[in-house]
Amino acid sequence: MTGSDKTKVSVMVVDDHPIWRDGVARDLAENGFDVRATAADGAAAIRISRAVRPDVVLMDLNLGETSGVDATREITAALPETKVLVLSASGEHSDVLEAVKAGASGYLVKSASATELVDAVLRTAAGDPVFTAGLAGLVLGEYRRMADSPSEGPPPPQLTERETDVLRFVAKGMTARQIAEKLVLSHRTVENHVQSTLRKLQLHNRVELARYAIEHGLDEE
Amino acid sequence: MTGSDKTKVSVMVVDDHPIWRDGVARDLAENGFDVRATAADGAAAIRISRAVRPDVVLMDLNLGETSGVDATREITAALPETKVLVLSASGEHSDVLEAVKAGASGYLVKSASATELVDAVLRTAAGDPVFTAGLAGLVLGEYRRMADSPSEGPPPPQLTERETDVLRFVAKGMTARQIAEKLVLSHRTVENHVQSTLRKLQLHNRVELARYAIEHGLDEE
DNA sequence: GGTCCGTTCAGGGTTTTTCCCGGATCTACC
DNA sequence: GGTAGATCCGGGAAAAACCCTGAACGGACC
Repeated sequence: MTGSDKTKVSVMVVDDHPIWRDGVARDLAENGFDVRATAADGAAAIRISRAVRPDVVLMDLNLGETSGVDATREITAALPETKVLVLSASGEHSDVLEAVKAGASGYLVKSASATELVDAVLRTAAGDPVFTAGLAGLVLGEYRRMADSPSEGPPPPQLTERETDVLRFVAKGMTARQIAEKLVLSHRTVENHVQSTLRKLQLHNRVELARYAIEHGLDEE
Repeated sequence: MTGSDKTKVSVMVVDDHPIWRDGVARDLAENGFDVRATAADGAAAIRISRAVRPDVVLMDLNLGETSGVDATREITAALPETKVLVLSASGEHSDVLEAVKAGASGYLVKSASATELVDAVLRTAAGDPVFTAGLAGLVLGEYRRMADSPSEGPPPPQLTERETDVLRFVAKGMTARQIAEKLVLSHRTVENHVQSTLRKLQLHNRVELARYAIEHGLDEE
C-alpha cells in the first residue's frame, strides 16, 4: 500500500450515473476511506487518476465514451501502484475477462451489498484479487487455458470503422445490396467487409454476426 | 397528496442493487422524504407497498424475477393513490411505453442527478407526470397514435411447435442442414419451416428471425 | 522511397437462403 | 366422409451469402 495518507486508503470512483457515483463515494467516505476524486467518464478517469494517484479506482465498465476497459488499461499502465476494482452491473463472462486482461485487480457485480463493497476495496488495496462468487473460478480457468497454449489467446478482435458500420446494418437484417446503397458502395465491397469481419471474429454467418452485435451493443443507436 | 404523515412525502425504493437502493434511500431521507420501505424485487415490492401505502414508489425496471413493469401494474392497480416513478438505466423507448402502460406516473433515467431525483419525486407526489428530456414527447406522440387507431394491435402471430423449434436453432446461427441433422429431418423440411415462419412473422431473412427470437425470449434455454 | 493498413472494387467459385410449387401422411373436427 | 392444419418430403430457380483471390488508391509511419 502506498497511500499518501497515513491510515486511510485513498479511492477514486468512476461512474457515469451521478446518483450511484455520489452514493458510493459517500458510502466509502463514511467507512473510513479517503475519497480523493470521482469521474463520470473514462477520459476524465485517466486524467484525474494521474493527478491524485489513488490506491484503488472503483471503475464502472459501462461508461459512455471511453469504455471502462480502456480506462482500466490506461490507468494500470500509467500507475502500477494503483489497483482497479471493476464494479459492473453485468456478470457477463466476456466482460470480466476483458477487464482482467486490461489490468483490473478485481470484479464486483453491482448487486453486492455496501459491506461487501467496503470489504472488497480493503482487500483490493491490500493486493488481494477480489471477485464475486463464481467469477474467481472463471478467471482461474481461463488462466489455465491460456497457460496451456504457450503464447496465445484470442487476439483483441478489433474491427475497423467501416467494418463496424457494415456490421451494424448486417445486424439489422439488411442484405449486402441494401447496405451498399445506404453507404454508397459496391455490394461486393460490403460483402468483403462482412467477410473480413467474420474472419476476425471467428464467426460463420450473418446470424452469428447479428448476435455478436447485439451482445456488444453495436446494435443500438 | 395523501401522505399519512403531515408534511413528509412517503417513499418506497425498489431496486435489486443494494448499494444503489440504500444510496437513493438515504439520499431521499436526507432531503426530507419519509422513506417507509425498500424492496429488492417485484414480488416484495407488491407485498410491502400494500402494507405501507407510500405516496411514491421509486421503481427500477430491471429487476430479477418479477419485472418492474409487472410490479408497477400490480401496485397501481391495488393502490390508486400511490404513484409509481420509474427509475431505469435505459432510456429505451419501448421500456418507457411499457412502463406508462403499466401505470407509471413518470420515467427518470438513472443518469439524473440527485437534485433532479428529489425534484421529480416531489412533482410525482403532487400528481405531475415527470419524464426526462425527450421522453415526454414520445409518450404524447404514442398516445395520439393510439387514439387514431380505435382498438388495434398486431395480431399475435402464432407459430407451430415445429416452427418454434426450428426458429430457436436458426437464431443460434445454424444452417438448414445442421438443424435438419439435429432434428432428424430433411434440410428441405427445415427450409420450409423457415419459410412459413418468415411469412407468418412478415420478416425477410434469418437475421430478422434471430432478432425476433431474441426479443421474444425464444432464444434462451 | 518503402511498407503497412484501410478502403474500395471485382472475378469466379460453392453453398445457402429465399421463394414458388406439388404431394404424402396423420390428426382433429364438423 | 370431407376439410383443415401440422408435419414431412421433394423439384426448380433466382438471389444472396460465403470464400478465396488479385488489384488499385491514399494515408500513416519508418
